[in-house]
Amino acid sequence: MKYSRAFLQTLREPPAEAEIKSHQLLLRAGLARKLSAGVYTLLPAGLRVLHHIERIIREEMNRAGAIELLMPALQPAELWKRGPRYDAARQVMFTAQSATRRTSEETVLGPTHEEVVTDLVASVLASYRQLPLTLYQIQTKFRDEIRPRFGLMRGREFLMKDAYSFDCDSDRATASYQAMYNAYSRIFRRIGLHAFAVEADTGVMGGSFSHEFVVPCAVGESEIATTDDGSYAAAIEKAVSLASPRPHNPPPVPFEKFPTPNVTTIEDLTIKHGVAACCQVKTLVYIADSRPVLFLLRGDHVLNEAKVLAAGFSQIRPATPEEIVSMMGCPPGSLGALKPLPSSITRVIADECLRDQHGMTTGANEEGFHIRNISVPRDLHVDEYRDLRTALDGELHPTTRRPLRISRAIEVGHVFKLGTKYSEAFGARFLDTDGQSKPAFMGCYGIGVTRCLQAIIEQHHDENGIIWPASVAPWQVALLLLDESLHEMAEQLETQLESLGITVLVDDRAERPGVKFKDADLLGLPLRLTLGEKSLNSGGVELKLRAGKESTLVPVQEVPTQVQLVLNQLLTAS
RNA sequence: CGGAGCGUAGCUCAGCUUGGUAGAGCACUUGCUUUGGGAGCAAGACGUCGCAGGUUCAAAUCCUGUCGCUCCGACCA
Repeated sequence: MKYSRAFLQTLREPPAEAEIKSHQLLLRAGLARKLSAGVYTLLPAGLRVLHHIERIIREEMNRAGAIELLMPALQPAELWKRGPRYDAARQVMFTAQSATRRTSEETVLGPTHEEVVTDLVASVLASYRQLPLTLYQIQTKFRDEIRPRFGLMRGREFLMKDAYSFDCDSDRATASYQAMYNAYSRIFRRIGLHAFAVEADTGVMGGSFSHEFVVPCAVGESEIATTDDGSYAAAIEKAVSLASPRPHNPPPVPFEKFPTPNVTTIEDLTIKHGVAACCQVKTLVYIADSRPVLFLLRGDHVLNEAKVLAAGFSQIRPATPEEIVSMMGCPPGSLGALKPLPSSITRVIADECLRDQHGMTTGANEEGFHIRNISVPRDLHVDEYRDLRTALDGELHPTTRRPLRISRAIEVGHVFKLGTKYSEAFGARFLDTDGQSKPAFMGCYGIGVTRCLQAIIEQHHDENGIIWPASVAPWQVALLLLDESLHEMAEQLETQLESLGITVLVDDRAERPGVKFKDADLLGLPLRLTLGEKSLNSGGVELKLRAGKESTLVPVQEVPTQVQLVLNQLLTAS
């Protein structure tokens, strides 16, 4: 491929819209262009990378026994309404309609395909003999993200590899899950991503357990908790930890109301009245499934909404200040779950850390007043104790007793063991060996393909540009032609290399050498050949690794074999 | 959805405070020179200053609205 014909346009300066390095390089190297927020064109060079990632994904999915198909992005809303999570999924749905023909039936652009695939399998599945079955596709997803960001990292239209497994029973579903888990590990390794699995929340997807595959990254959108020895790794939504204990849990004494004018935050109460955050009870008012619920936590702790959802609620949101006043008779800032509770509150759930705590301080349900020496079991209305808190950096993991580090990561893949939630809803049932009709046990598995593309850049770059892993590089070799008089020699080298199955980008532009070197570094092809009078006079063609500093001179006739040798080393090393 | 910031040439940005003929660098075209790490000189082309309304003799500039883009947050009682 000739550079002049490759529709490659590099940018000298990073566009103002790009904040993070991988996004800047994506645009600067001419891999993608933005159409609108979270919507991108993949330019030819970027598409070549994508194709390599897809090829590796297909190889590994096929190796794991999965079968490829292609499902539609246009999906009738009616299908979703029959499923178990229509309301939640609608939060991110785009809808589509004909511009000229009014139809009564709403169409949605598929954010994912559990509904479609389960409906499909339901129409085909009859016997246990058809199982196990794992179907996958690489297909465009549409999600109206609240906030698209960082280029391809979080888009509103993006490419996903999604797979769905169907099994006779839970154990065999676990085996299918494990097969996908292993395939994912191989895929990420092969495309050059240093990814690892963390225990994850099942969220709106439902199901029994799940792992996220993440790559550590300071600008990642997921938070993970890990122990230093790698024995425990979990998404923050799922992470469990031992709270740092209160220094002292005093014996119960009578409580006492005291004035706290203009104090509405944990911090104010600490500063102005000397009440340590860990001795305060924080009272959060939520609307959970349309009903008011209080969540109580220690003042130094943070509510984990995923754990709230895991407690059996399907939709939650913080109450508005107006709602709080009307339900509690008091604005936020002075709330307490004191007995007797306002009749509007239907349920109070307290974090485990508050069990049997005395000498606590909480709001008096009266503006400008708090109450000290609260005994939680004696004075507060608590229906239930649960783990509601978000793990904090430095806390110990409960079983390994190792300190947790909270850090950021990019989620590049996610595997779920689903159970029968969808198969029951869509009637994906089969007759088992015992003649009984049973719902299939499902799993679902996603990889953010376009996100992987950018995550690779995030993990493989230096101050001069991208350093592509050889397995996914848009071309394997950059051949810089520095003297137009050597055009024919470049032509011959290109042909020879291509006949060996090696992809070459020949920089044949009428540019000065400096420009070609800069662009070559920016685009980041793993191998660089420099052909010019200077190198030729000293014995041949200069060969340099993008990742290295040194270059070697290779006699012209040895170039193809040398390149092949070095490329094979690169490919097997990764 | 809340907060903040930004919309001026293909890209990066200045000009706006204090209203008065639309600017620079890079990129692009042509010519000459240059030719191993983003060249020099000369000539040229490229703009409804996001959009709409208002104020004014006069608006990129002031006011209002709107759209778009980016970042932060979306739990701290």
